[in-house]
Amino acid sequence: MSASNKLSTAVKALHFLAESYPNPKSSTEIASAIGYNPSKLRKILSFLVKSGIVKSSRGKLGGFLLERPTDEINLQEIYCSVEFRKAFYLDVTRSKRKSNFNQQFNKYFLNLFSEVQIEIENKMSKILLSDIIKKIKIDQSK
Amino acid sequence: MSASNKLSTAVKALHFLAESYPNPKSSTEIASAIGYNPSKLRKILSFLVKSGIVKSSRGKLGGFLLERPTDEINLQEIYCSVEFRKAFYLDVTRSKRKSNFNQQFNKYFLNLFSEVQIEIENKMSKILLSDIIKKIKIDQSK
DNA sequence: TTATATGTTATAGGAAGTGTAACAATTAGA
DNA sequence: TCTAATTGTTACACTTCCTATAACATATAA
Repeated sequence: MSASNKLSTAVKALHFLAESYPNPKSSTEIASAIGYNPSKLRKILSFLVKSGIVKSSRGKLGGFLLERPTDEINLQEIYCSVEFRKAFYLDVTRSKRKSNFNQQFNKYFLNLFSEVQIEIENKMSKILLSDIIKKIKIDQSK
Repeated sequence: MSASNKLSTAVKALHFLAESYPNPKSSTEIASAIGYNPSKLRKILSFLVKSGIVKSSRGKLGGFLLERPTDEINLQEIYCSVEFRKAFYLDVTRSKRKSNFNQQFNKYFLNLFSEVQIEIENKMSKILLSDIIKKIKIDQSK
């Protein structure tokens, strides 16, 4: 991929927001909690806002807040939100020489990859944020 | 990923070798057929040789040849051969600040990703080179 | 011995990712 | 209305990775 610093950062942030619900938290607070740059984090969080996973409010006392319960947020939509590319993608745009055969081949290959992609999406959409948080808690208590 | 110029190039080359079997083909011939740089192609083919997918012979009249029938070569082993990274990987090595929480989180996250990875590998190992070639022929006859 | 092929290394240029800073837009509260 | 604090966005230098190509050592058939 470029899979994915952004994804794991998003999940870390969401985990933090879930723990501190219903208090809104600023990007600075979240960033220092998960060890990340506030500015980059705001960029990631702005994607989550656009996807309706997180709510944001500006100004004094502003911050970020989960928009939905954790069992209504799955890994697949988090991924799609922060990552432009498909999890399993084929970069065919770069090849310089574009023969007929190459074009046909790439077209077919993209179809092939989309089958794999569907498999990944199915798997990821079954993993809920609540599952992840539960698992982290168990791991921490060990 | 970096998924994957290399993978599609490998499959194109294997497709060409299957078509011209049992005549060995040089990297120059293959490269011009699929529109690729001979030197880079040799690098990719050398991986396929190491994996026992392709045979090579040096010197005059040398070249590359399929080592196995096309229905005994699957997409998964082609991928593993030419691509160092897993298809679905999490790059956790880059994070600078390594708190205890981050380390634990990353460890758990890697497990989560490996579940998805297994799914991908299952799917890919069921796709045979012979299937791909068959599909390309059908597409071309349209 | 020679021509030709693989296998490997090097390198320059470009593309993409990282970390940080800066600033406009917005908003609660004094 | 003014101020402080916050999101949202842009910019930039730095690094890392990828691409395309060239060059050369190694191997081999004739």
